[in-house]
Amino acid sequence: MDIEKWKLQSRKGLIELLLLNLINQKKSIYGLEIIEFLAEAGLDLSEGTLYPLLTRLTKEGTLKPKWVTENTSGHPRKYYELTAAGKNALHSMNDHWQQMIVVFDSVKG
Amino acid sequence: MDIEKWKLQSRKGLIELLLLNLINQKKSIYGLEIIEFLAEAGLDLSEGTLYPLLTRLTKEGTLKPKWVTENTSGHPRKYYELTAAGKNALHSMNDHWQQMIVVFDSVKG
DNA sequence: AATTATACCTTGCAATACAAGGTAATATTG
DNA sequence: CAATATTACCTTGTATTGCAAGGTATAATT
Repeated sequence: MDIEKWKLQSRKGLIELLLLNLINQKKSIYGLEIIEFLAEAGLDLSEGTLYPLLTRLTKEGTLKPKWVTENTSGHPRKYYELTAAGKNALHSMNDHWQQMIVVFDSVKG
Repeated sequence: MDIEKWKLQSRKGLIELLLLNLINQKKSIYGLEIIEFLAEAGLDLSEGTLYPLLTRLTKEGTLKPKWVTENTSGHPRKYYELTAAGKNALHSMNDHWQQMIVVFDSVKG
């Protein structure tokens, strides 16, 4: 059995939950900063995964982006924050996640 | 944002982990019994999800099925057990899962 | 003989993670 | 002052899975 394939699949959806919780914690954060933070936390997230996800969440009204040009950096950065709807969504997702943990405990006997 | 869509996606891969842990706990269990158990634990799993998954895991050498005809039931039942390779795989998966919990805690900070 | 109950299986669609490759703005170097 | 490097964001195509819907099979009951 291919564990790597499973690892890939188990990330689906979960990454979205991790991302929203991170943005909620940081209040405001930009793309590469997210990748750096998660890498240090032990999760390698590629740009090809992150950027389409940020775009989708923005279109869905979960995130609100803001372009910022800073002195410390070259290219402008796109900072993301949760919208009010995004905070509600995150709350529902965390609730659902807690339920999954309960199911998890029951199968672990 | 569509929470239901997220719920669907977040199940990917995770269901495989739950299933293998359940079979490990029960030692031997058949299809509809799995669905019943998980339903009581709060997780609705459809047959269209379960059976293809059991078939794949058998092909991959993770599970070993055994047909059993019992007095108490009409149609014969196909009982599944973990193979030795399956137990190793489950161990790796649970390890990886623990790492994800750690990442999770760091974003909830 | 027909119906019901239990149980397993298959097909086609929708959705996401990611490798690979691309674009853009600014800073640095020869 | 070009050329290169750095930082940052974006797009396309592929592989994989969850599941609704519909199907098949065995045995008991009516």
